[in-house]
Amino acid sequence: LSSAKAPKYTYAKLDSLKAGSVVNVYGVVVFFKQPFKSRGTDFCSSLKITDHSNEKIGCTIFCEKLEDHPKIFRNGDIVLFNKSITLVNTFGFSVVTFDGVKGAPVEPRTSSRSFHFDPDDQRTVEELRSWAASQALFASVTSTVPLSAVQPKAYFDLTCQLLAKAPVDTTCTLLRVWDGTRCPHTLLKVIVEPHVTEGQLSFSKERENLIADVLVYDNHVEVARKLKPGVFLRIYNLRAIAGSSTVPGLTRSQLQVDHLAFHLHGGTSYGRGIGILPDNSPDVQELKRYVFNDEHFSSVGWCLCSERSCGHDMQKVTLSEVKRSGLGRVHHVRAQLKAYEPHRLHEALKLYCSKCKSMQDVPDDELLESIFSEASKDCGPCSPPPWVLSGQVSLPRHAPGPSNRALTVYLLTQLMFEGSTLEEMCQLMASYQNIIPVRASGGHLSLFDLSAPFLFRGRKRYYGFTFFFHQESFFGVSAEDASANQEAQNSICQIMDSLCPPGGNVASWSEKLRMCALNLHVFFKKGQ
DNA sequence: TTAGGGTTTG
Repeated sequence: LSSAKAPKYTYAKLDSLKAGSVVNVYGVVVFFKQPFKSRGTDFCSSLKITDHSNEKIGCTIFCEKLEDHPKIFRNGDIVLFNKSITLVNTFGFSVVTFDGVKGAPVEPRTSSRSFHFDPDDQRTVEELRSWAASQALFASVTSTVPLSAVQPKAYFDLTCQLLAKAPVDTTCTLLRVWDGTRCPHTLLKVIVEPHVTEGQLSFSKERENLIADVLVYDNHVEVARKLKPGVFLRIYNLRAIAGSSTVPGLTRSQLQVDHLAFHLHGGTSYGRGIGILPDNSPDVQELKRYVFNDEHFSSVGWCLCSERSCGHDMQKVTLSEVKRSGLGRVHHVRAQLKAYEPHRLHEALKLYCSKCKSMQDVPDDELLESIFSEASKDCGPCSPPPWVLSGQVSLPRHAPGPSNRALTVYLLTQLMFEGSTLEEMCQLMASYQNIIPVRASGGHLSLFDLSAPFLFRGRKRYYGFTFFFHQESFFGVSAEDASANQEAQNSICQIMDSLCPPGGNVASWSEKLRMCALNLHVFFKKGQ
């Protein structure tokens, strides 16, 4: 970020550019293409920007590394260029992009390690946002549409998660995606060989109804090749077409007449392309609310394994053969489950502190009981902070423990109880929606340490630690071939990693956990 | 060097 010595850039208005000059500019993006491979050594980004002068200027950016290209996700984003020569980049080029939505945080998206950004720039971004909001800049371009609102024959941008992919032929790849919404039209299903599929092979009927099969062609095949299942994407200028006669590969054509197919045509015209959305982007956060909501997870996620069918005409193989054959294939094995750990699924979860990197078991009720009992012995006089209301509440008559026991209660936006035991806490849950357990410590109110829940809400308990799926803890399956055990473990771990690429931030662990849980389930099914 | 929006295959 800017230091005291940072140079003060001046930015040229777009209607004042002189041919051959080197300038810094900023502008609102009115058109863009995802970076594509040029015939030379670099990737090429193409965009058009405008500013208060209303002049629209095309920009061409050549950079070898994808991460150095402007991170543009939608029209309206605001870019700020340094050292561009008549808007073709040159040595010393850098770019910072901002969300163009009025009121959104002004968070720079850049690959530069150091960049200059001061209150003037912040003001510029905010002025551009207000100005752009008052203009009809993007009336004619495609927009992001959820699957639930897709119109046949229309071109649109789709924000989605990749679940699986498979090559169809040399010029076409199938991407199986979803956004958690249900398309009102029947979706065409492209049939591909299971052994070429990367990602999950089959899904429950419920989830299958939410999955769109997207066929991407030509130059997009290369981009698709690098995508990992689990990644969040925006596919630009996708086309929905009804009818199956035009779909390559194997389709159940007889049965799928007039079903909706999705095509990403070759070329980069109209900004056609595939963009990877970072996990922290607001669009991904929004999508996750659909994709990972509990209802889907319980009704769609967990049942997928039980619905997975096994063709018994497949030849049975030993686990050592599975071990040799690598990932992504379907096998038919019969193995005996000799032992497994942990015996209860929740023991595969650990509490993980991202700061100190410590990991510990999720406490069972017995342990929690002792933590709370210990704290309840020590509830001496305590001066609450002035901003909480305090009082006393009597326990229900049938509550355990000494009769006529009253607990001190503090009222915030939640209820905070001091000195209750775990059992009492559970009793109180019947009457109160949210409870934060607190204890007296040195005459002051304090929270428990992170090994106890900081919030009880209904039957849920919230921990300050992140739940972490402890991969090492759950294997122990033995079978015909002892060495296959280790390999099976590695395979499952690799599947997990492919679902959630390494380097994900802490927030992504909850997804990872869910994904892992699914795989764990599949694994035990296989074991049986 | 490369591309230089655009008139959309399957």
